[in-house]
Amino acid sequence: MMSLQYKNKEAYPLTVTIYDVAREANVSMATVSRVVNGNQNVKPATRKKVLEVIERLEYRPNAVARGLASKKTTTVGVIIPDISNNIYAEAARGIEDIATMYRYNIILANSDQNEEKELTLLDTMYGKQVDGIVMMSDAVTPKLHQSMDHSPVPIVLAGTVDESNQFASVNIDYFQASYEAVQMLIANGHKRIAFVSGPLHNTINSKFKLEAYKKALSDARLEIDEQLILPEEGSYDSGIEAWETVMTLEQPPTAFFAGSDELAIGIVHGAQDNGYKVPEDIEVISFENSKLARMVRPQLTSVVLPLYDIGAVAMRLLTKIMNKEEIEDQEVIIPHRIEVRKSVKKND
Amino acid sequence: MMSLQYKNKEAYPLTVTIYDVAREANVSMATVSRVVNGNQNVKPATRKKVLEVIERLEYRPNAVARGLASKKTTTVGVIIPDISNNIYAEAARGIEDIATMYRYNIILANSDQNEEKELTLLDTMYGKQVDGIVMMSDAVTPKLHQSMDHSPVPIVLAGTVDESNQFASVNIDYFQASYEAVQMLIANGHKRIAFVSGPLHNTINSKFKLEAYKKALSDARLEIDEQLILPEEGSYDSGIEAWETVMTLEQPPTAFFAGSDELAIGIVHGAQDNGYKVPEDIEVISFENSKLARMVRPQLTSVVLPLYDIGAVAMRLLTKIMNKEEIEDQEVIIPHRIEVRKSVKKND
DNA sequence: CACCTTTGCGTTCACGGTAAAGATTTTTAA
DNA sequence: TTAAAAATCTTTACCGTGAACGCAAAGGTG
Repeated sequence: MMSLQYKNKEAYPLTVTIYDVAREANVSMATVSRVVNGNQNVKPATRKKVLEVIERLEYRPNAVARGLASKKTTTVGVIIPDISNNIYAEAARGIEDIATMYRYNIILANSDQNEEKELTLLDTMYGKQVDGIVMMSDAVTPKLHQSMDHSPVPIVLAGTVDESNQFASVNIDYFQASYEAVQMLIANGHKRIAFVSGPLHNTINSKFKLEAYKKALSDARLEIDEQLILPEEGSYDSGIEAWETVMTLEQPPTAFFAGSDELAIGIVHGAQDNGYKVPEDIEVISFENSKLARMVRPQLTSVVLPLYDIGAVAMRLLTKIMNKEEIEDQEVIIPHRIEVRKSVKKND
Repeated sequence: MMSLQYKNKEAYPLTVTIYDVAREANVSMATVSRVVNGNQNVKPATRKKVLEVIERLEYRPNAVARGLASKKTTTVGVIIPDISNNIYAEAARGIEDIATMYRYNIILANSDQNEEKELTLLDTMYGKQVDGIVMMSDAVTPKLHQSMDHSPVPIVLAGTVDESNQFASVNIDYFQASYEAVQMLIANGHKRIAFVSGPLHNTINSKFKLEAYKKALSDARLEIDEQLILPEEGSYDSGIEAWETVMTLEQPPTAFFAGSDELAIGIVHGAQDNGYKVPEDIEVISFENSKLARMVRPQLTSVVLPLYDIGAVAMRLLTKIMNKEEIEDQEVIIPHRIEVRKSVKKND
């Protein structure tokens, strides 16, 4: 059975166009266009008359026709790895909120951080004539770089580093933030600190978190043990696995720097399930601070990765570029901080 | 400074149209249109020639123009309460995956379950000429109902009940699922079972979960105590609050039926933080089964709410309706089950 | 071989707006 | 009063594509 809504085709209302409004209001369609677009060159009386007809006929401008004529769609493309992953969802919400604020809609697509999909999606977005694109990706590969270079519309990277520094982007200082996190662990006297990073094909993990981890250790004259560097996926289960892997070592670590909250929780549970206490026996610091961080015992001490803000600022930046406003700096660095909770011992 | 990408306006590539391709290939634009749209009435040699030119000129059909001419945008609108909420994100992913499979893109928007926003968003979607809409909402209010009734395009409700049974929808049997959950607690001997529902303005909470809770109790000849019914928000903190509220009662409950995983985790932590053991002292069953359910100790026993599937099936249903295929049943009920873990004692 | 189908391709117009240019009316001011 | 200026409105040329329609060439049929 067809949808009750549309049992009979007549149920689909025929669209009323700007011509219909014009005719009913005894003005030209240009005038209707003006009142619809808030152009001031319309006599108040005329505007009122038109507005009434619009109301009566339930006229709704056809955004597609408008887009064709004006070459603006008031739509931006958003390409993210995976919306079902909390961190991207958070960013997406930031993007959408600001987009809404500036009257844009977003076309959202998941890339699964698959280069091929990313390229296809960019092409799709270009074809759909979006006015701009916000992109989140693990790494700006050469092919990606090339496609973005040829983009007919502005692109802003969110939470994504472009090593060529050629595109607008919004990030935090991942290196510094990671350095501070590891330092916090070092300050608590740990000599064996594991780094459960998340995939190393992600530029942020490989070039910033990892490098910062190494630097913090060597600055403190601590040995860098490759066995303590675990490039797992970002999931909860890989956190548990990482724990298991590393605790079979002759000299297991006493502290962990985890690349994400899920990873950190996996580690915490791995420890607790095996009779270790956090933070008494094992200390863990995370890098994310999603709401999950408070939903474990002990609650996680974590570097704050302000995903919502990153998304929001990226979108704001995009509106400026689309609007051809002057941009002070196209590479925005948002301040970060560490939220201290219970998975690391107080040190004062 | 402007984006490096576009230092000079010439950097914006001028768009190549179907005419350009036609001219270069010495054919009419109709022929180009045919090869682009896979029409078979083109000689292979001609097709090849056109394809080459398309490649060389990097021609990309303008989806906006196409949309205007064909009255199809291959875009569907998705209205959900909040993408940063895991359950909606999960559903969104299901929707997007199937949409991609059928070559649709999605315009995603957050309504914050605010009726006004929902109405505005519907109007926006209509204006953008989406080919269909997937909607998730707390409740189909009269106004919403009316707007949807006048929709120029098909709408499918996902995880949302429409009491008028007038729209296509995809759900599970919330009543039955809830009944089973409460029964499980009753079977374990509990006489005082609290129901921490989530907001009651949500139809699913008020009409199904709550009713099922009451029915399960009365069927077991247990007293229904209004003090044990807690319409909190769905958040972790409200779970903790619910715990605190209810444990001050003279006869506190010994088991909880929680409307969501976050709520359940809040309750578990509330209990644990106060020296109670789960499930020894307190049993908790949740309704959601997100990945969170496994990320607590004890892991949550939970009714499985298959959000991804609900989204995917809703989108699939929508494609059928958009395609004017015959629909067996426009109100789809997906099977549910209860995932048994550790927050409820084994009973055999 | 006359005639009817297909196949392959070109012409033309509609889609529903925007915006520039031109026309008309109203206002301002000498 | 009246012409120039300003305000308001109409005309019209697109925007890039799909699709109906038309027509010629090729293939089939009896």
